[in-house]
Amino acid sequence: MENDTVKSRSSSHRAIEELRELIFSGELAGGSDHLESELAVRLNMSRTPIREAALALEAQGLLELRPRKGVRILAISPDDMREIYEVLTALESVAASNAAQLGYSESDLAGLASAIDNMDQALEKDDLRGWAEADDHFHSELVRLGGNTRITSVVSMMADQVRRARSMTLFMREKPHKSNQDHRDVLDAIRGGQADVAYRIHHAHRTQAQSTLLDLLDRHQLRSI
Amino acid sequence: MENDTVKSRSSSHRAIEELRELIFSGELAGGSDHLESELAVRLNMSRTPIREAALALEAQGLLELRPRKGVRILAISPDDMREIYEVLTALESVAASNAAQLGYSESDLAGLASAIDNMDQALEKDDLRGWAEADDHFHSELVRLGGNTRITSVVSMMADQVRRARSMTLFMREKPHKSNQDHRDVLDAIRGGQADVAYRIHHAHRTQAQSTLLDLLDRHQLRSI
DNA sequence: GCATTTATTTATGTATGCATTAAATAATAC
DNA sequence: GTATTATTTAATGCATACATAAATAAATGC
Repeated sequence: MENDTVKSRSSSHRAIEELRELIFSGELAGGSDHLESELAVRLNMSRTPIREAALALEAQGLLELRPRKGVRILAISPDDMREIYEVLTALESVAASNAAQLGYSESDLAGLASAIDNMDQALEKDDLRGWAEADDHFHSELVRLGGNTRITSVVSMMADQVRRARSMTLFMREKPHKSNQDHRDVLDAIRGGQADVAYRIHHAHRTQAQSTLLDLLDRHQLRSI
Repeated sequence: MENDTVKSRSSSHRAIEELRELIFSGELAGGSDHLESELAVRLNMSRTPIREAALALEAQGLLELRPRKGVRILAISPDDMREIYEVLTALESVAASNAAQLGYSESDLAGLASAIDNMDQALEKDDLRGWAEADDHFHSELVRLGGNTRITSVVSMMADQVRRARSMTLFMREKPHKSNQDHRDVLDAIRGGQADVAYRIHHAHRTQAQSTLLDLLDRHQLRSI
């Protein structure tokens, strides 16, 4: 993709997007410090938009402004993961329950269904990255259908952080067949308007995902990501 | 309070605090627009810290930056309240459950106990503002004891918004005796390490508070705050 | 040689200036 | 009188300059 010639959007937004990319790709590693001026040179803009982006990313919990020390990319510990999963579990389950209560039509639920299909297909092809992407899609679509914009934005923030950890553990765990079945069960509960069933299944699913991830982090001694 | 002479903290932080104050007091009403330059004059600083503060408050959901139109103070609708209470109910209940599991000593729980005492005393004196303050204190202390910093920060953000609505409805409702009893029951459950009881009672409490508030907003035709 | 003070460096926080561009107004055509 | 275009206005987004204060290095006293 070209981006030098095309002056796409505001520098501020570009800074947010590019810094996020650098953080998720690991180029700006968790725990590392970076001066505002260095980042400004790196992204070829002045300190002002860098600063605004840093403030925004700080609010999203991806980094921290430390006066005189630059911005510190936040490392995620297993305990952070526990915290994050706790929030995800609670809020996504509410979203699942709401989605079931809202009586969506089959076409409204097409996004969920196709996400599950994609997960199945990716799994058959041993395409774990593709599976992860489809899984993300299922979760974000589920939350969207829950119809609570606050939940949507909090969850999407936290899901970002999980994504960082999962990229490290994706190839350590066994294939997530169970996950796909859980999702199908949640979808069925939503179809049937069974709010409490959707809640319980999704809650159990997330709780399971949490302990799987925490076990992996523990077993591989990953104390910081 | 004096604040002109003492150059307390960074202008940026001062801007955040003062703008919050102006929003919560209603001086910057929900739905109103304000140019960055006007706010800069008003708070006696340049546009830069105002801008940074506006970005931070935007991330907290209190206002919105609308290019060329200034910052718009976000109005809260009854549906926003529903969303917010849904999040508060889910997360605070998890916090209550966690607090019960963490086996706190009586001295650890002193904050909760004294908050309840203060609520009782305020209610006897018909001091509703004092009651509300003590109630806030109970909730924030409960969440703190839950030991999940993500929950703490999300809840405190949302609680801010509720506070805006409650200041309008505080004197419309009957005296909240039930509330105090609920809190005592939650505290007892935490003392006894009964996580699921703490969860259920607090969940019911918040659900009740939500419908009380939404009823009031509806009955008084408060469509935007 | 160590401690304490002083000087120097440097990153931030804030102010300011300016180009850009959206909005508003005026002007022109029809 | 309406629609379209041109002009002006003005708020933002960004770059830049600078004062402040922290951190480091140098210098002085003992």
